[in-house]
Amino acid sequence: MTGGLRERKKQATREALSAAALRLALERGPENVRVDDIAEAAGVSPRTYNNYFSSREQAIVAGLHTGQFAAVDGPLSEAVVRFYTHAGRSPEALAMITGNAALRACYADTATTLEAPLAEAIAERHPGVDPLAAQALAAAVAAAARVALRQWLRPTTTPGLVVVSGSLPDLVRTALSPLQPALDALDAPADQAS
Amino acid sequence: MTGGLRERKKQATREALSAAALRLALERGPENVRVDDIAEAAGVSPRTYNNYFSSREQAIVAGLHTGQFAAVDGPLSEAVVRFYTHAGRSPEALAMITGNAALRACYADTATTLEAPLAEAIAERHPGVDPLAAQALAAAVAAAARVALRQWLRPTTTPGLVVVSGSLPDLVRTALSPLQPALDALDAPADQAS
DNA sequence: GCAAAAAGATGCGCGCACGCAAATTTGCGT
DNA sequence: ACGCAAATTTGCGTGCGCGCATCTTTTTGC
Repeated sequence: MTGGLRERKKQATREALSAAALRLALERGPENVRVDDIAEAAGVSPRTYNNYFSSREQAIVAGLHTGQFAAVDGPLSEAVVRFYTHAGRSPEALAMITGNAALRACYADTATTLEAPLAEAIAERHPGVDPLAAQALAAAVAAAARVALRQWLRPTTTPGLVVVSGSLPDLVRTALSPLQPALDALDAPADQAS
Repeated sequence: MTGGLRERKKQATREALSAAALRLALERGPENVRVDDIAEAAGVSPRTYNNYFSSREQAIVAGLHTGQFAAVDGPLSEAVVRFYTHAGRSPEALAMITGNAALRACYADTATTLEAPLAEAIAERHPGVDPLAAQALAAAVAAAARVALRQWLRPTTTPGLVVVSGSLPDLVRTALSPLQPALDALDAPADQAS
């Protein structure tokens, strides 16, 4: 089984809250959604809402971040790229996020989701490296991805400048490119000496 | 001149607020300091306090983060290490931060201060690299440093485990070590092809 | 000097996050 | 089927961050 009734019910309310938050935000605009509205739409108390999400933005964004990290094989950098490409996002939701500073920040922060699983993956693949170094490298990759996300979401409000933020995968690849030597060095640990 | 009267006065209140926040936190413990207390101790209105800091933790931590980034010469990684080593921290303040989750998080976040100046430094030294890549690399370095900080501040509440978090410079160096190949590659951009 | 303008400080009000404790629901052994 | 223990929900109260309008102080232009 996937878990007891307890677990499933919990996941259900989480999704209900997230869905309600996203729907309401799309309907009225993010600024016109009160926390109480979300809770009511999901059929729970406002206090319960805060047991699941610690900010309105989190609730809205939660549903869009369906990407799961799976470094089954191949280079890590491509796994990272896949992680973002697979997320399910609707154009309207994307437009909304782009237009709101708080939502942009919150969505960019989802890059942090990488940190833990990536650190674990690195530690597993390369048991020789210092655990702290593995953590740090994972955090570094996540941070780079975060920058790519930020760039991708940047609103094009300055009509004078050329804003050619390409496709997200390309942006992620570009942001990851300077870290490539570091990732490659993992597989060739020959010359690590001082 | 260092600026007009306006500028100096502003800096003065900022420091007054930060100093008051730190002092009160040390006296009563961080949890027993209300924002109003800080404002009163600094001689400004509570609302004004929030014009300078957007959280109690920021105000408390602000005074401890005196490190300035200066990549005048030498390798970037050492400049980063210096950045953290030069910060003025008292043992008592450090103990307080270690013992409080919110303060720990806030202090670890000061690593972000690196991001902007480091990105600029990289862009200046290596005009050839993609601006986004420079940003990403800077963010990556900052993130690694952040991990080192987090490790350094980790409370030793688990008496069973060995917690040998060494000196901060060493931790930063370790965290930065996996990124060293990436930083080295900046100076030798000849063979980038796969 | 002086008046207009710019920048900052302040008061007010709203919505929000969260600790705490009581009430309710669920899991499980008997 | 029953009841107890654990987990979850809920209501309440507190402190907080911040937008907005207003008042005060500093700067600027003449």
